[in-house]
Amino acid sequence: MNALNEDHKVSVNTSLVYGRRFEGKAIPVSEIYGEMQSVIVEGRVFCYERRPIRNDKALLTFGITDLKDSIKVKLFITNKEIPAMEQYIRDGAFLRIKGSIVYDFYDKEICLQKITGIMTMPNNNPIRKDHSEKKRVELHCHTKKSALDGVSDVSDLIKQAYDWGMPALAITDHAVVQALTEGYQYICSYKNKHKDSDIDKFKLILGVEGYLVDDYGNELNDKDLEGLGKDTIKHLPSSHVVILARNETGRINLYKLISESHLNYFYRKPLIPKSLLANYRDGLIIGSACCAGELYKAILAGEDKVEIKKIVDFYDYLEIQPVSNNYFMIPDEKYTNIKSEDDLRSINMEIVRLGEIYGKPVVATSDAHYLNPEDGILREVILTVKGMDEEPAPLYLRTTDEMLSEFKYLGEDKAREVVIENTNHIADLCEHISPVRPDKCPPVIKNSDETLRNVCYEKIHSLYGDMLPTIVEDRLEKELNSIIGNGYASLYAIARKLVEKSVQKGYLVGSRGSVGSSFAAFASGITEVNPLPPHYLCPKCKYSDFLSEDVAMVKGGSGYDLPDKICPVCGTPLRKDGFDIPFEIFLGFDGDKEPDIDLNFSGRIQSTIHKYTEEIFGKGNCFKAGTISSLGPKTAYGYVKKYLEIKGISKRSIEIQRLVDGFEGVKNGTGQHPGGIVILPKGENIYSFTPLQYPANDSNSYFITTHFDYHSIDHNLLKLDLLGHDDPTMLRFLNDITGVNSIDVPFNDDRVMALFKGTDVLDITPDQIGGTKVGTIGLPEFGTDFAMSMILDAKPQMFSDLVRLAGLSHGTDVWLGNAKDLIYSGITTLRSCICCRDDIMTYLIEKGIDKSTSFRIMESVRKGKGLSGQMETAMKEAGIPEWYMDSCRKIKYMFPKAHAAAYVMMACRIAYFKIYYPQAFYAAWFSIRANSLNYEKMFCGHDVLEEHLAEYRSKKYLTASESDEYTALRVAEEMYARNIEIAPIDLKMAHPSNFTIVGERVMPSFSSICGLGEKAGEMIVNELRIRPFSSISDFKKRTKCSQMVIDTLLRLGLLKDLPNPKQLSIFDFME
DNA sequence: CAGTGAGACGGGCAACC
DNA sequence: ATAACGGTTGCCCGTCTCACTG
Repeated sequence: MNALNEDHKVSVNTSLVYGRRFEGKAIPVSEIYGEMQSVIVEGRVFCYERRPIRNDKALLTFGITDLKDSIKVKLFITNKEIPAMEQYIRDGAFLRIKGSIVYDFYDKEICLQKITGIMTMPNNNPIRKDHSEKKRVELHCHTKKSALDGVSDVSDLIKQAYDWGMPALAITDHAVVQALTEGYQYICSYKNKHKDSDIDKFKLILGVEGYLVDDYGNELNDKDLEGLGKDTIKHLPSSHVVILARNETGRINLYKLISESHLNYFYRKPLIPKSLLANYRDGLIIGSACCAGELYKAILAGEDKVEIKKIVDFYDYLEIQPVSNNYFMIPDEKYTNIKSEDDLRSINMEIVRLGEIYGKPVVATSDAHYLNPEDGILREVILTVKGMDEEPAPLYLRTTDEMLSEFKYLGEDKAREVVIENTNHIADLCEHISPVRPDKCPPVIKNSDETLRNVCYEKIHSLYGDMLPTIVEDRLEKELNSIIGNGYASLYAIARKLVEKSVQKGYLVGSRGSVGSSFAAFASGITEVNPLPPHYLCPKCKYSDFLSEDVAMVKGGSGYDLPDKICPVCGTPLRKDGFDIPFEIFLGFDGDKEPDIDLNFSGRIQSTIHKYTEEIFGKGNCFKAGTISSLGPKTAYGYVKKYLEIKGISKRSIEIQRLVDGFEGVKNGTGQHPGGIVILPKGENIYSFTPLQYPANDSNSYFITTHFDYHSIDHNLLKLDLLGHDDPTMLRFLNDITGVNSIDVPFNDDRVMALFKGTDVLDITPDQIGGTKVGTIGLPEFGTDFAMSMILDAKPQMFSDLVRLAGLSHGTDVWLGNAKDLIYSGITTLRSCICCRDDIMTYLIEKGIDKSTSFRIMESVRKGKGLSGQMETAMKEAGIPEWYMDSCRKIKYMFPKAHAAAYVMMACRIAYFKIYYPQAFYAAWFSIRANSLNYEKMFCGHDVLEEHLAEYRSKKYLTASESDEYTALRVAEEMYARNIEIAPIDLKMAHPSNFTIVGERVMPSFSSICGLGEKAGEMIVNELRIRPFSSISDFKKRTKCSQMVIDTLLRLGLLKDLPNPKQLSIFDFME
């Protein structure tokens, strides 16, 4: 449990927190069953929450646990009392509370209320200490990264081992090394926080518990080893083996073995052929592992001396473990030699004897799967849910004393030798090694400095003429110097190539994140966002205006809001552009910010783009960033519920919550990043950075992923975020269907702006669309209830207002309880509140705060870190109003302006089609954006649709899929309101997944029919191309549609042209 | 003829930008 | 009725169906 090791300062002398002092004995939480008057409960606080209620009061709720059970406590206090209370009542604190156990009608459960007194108390958890003068070293320890097996955080394990005074700890997860990076980071950050500690002396030993297969015994010839051999190996029985890295060579060999086992020898588990281990054992130490290890199994099986010697010879040390680890064998008839604890002891004694004979050190290990005995319940929950019914072994991390007493039967000296001396000896053989490299290794693209310069100037001259306006040239020079000087030219070069590729394929690329703050990115074609101040520009004679009064009017806004003008020189209508975004948002003032180029590609070509990176950098140099997925709160809740059901017990919800929280971070699989491609520079060895694997160990996956999640190696290798997005797909679809190139769509169309002011422009009234008062349903980022309510509140008038809204609508505590209130109370306006990161920096600089401090404040606020004391001082000195600082403190996350601008550009293009090409817009939305389609509910008439909408509107709570369907129903409702007709699906005309336009009507796709998926739709189309369907059974046979789908099609009358089942021809029976 | 395995499909969930 | 960030990829699992198998 994470909080267990948190330091908390509770004074040993109990102090009164609330009410009157009291004395008496506390009742164990697990003995609370029903209502009770005046009881005392004590234990650790968790799940602390404060909720404001009426009349300047607050409700405090939290759980109290004695680690066996928990009860919820409810306390009503005045707002004035909050600070005093929260000094003591917080997660991890230990409290004694007197009150009554009362049934709570709100929670429908008993909880501790009518509190008469709360006192602090010392930690009463059973604290285990290590009293031994010389400490042992644990050489076999699992963490949460042993999938669905280990349940403790690597940090907690390290902290405990360190606190006990142990000099080292080996982390040996099942087949993976994913906990090592977090463990190492923990040690580093602890040292940073506690400079006087000697945690840097603590040795994290990099290890793994692998699955070994003995491929020596197999008569494999050379050919087998190449091809067939791999399959043979996969079917050999596997044994556990512990592998520790002694030094840097060992670390790389370890990563190589992890990779090989995942990539080439995966069969249910990642296997390590013994021959491979032998080849790469340089720098490694090999231990014999647990009862599933080769040695233990051979002894159990009564193998002869020769065989046993052969096995022992292979290992560097032999392991024995507490007999309680292996109790499961005693009742199991499979283990004929094991009838008692003594039998288990004699196996350990035999291993000790073998060690003596063959001169191998024998070490005692816990095979820890969690930190403390009480954490075992978490593992028990998982194993029970997974179908294991035997009593799970007590696999907690043992102290030296506990281990010595476990092995007393070996004699005191021998026990000391295996528990203390030998474990320390093995640990001493291992050097201090970092699991990751320290250095930054960006890829290099030849001549990218020069190319970037040339490309930028070429484009800029073509736009702004041979004689560049000073502002343009200065900005570009400043940026190029910073970009090239800081070594990021190749990053631009890569991005430029990828965008070029996408555009070649006919898909616009959405820029994402702060890259649109860079004029060089605009100039090199990476982004469409022009970060220069708003300006006019003549496309013909290159006249430009950065200075006129009109231009000054929209300073800080958007060039698209400038009034239309004609070129005073040549009479051509002027182009308008510019968002006024500082470059420093992207790269910082000293180029010290780690820049990140994120791009949005159409989902249709995302994988093409990913593969294209391989063309640029070479196969073997590009990997998908791997992800590690863990039990989330919902899955964990399901596990606990199922466990309680199997065991036939019931627990109060707060105790369930406590267990659920304990599962946070328990690994249950791996996957791939949504778009991150990690680049390995030429000439580098990937295994010096990370092992490799397939995502979710699926060897059919095109891409190999990093074994570490990207976060662990983001200080080493460049990651390109090449994400998927629907906007480029939508625009391509709209382009194809209407012939209007989305590049040519104007950004200052009054009718588009009118969508944000009401529904009139759509020729409908709000009551036709369920009361929605704006026309933005179906527009990206502006179509949710939250976004639409914000539009109504903020009343945007022009393009730049939309950019501000896009900033406000993303993030928590940015609008509600923040900007909205400030605008309503007249303290600020939409145009002067904090809408995006840039606002903060620009404003602070304007107020006289130095650039670097302004930048730091912006970064702190946008990451949700609030304001440090120093920042507050600087802001106060500069006369920043309190409301502004308060607003900064609340913000949890905030868009950069460039991102908001890019998204609004996309949304406005799509909105243009919504106004002028409604059929195309709805067809596109349903084809690309709808997450849920239901032909029967949505496209069988307005009345049917309204019936279903009414049902959803009356529902209290919608599941995710219901909510998706509701969204789609509302888009359909608007489509009906605009008098757009639906064409019933015609087998001969419909498309598998695209809605099509037939005359003036929209024809849904096959996929809009429930149960009729992508494959079935393709089958229908393909089969029809061959020949028409002769009957319903012919249709069924050739399209492989399920009976359910056939029934639906019949019910909808979509197969009415085919002979029905009762009129089958004789030929149907002959087939 | 029951059992099994594989594929399609949709929903739930987690990770991430 | 409330409060509300929006939108993407990808993995797992249950269900349905069908073909194959012993």
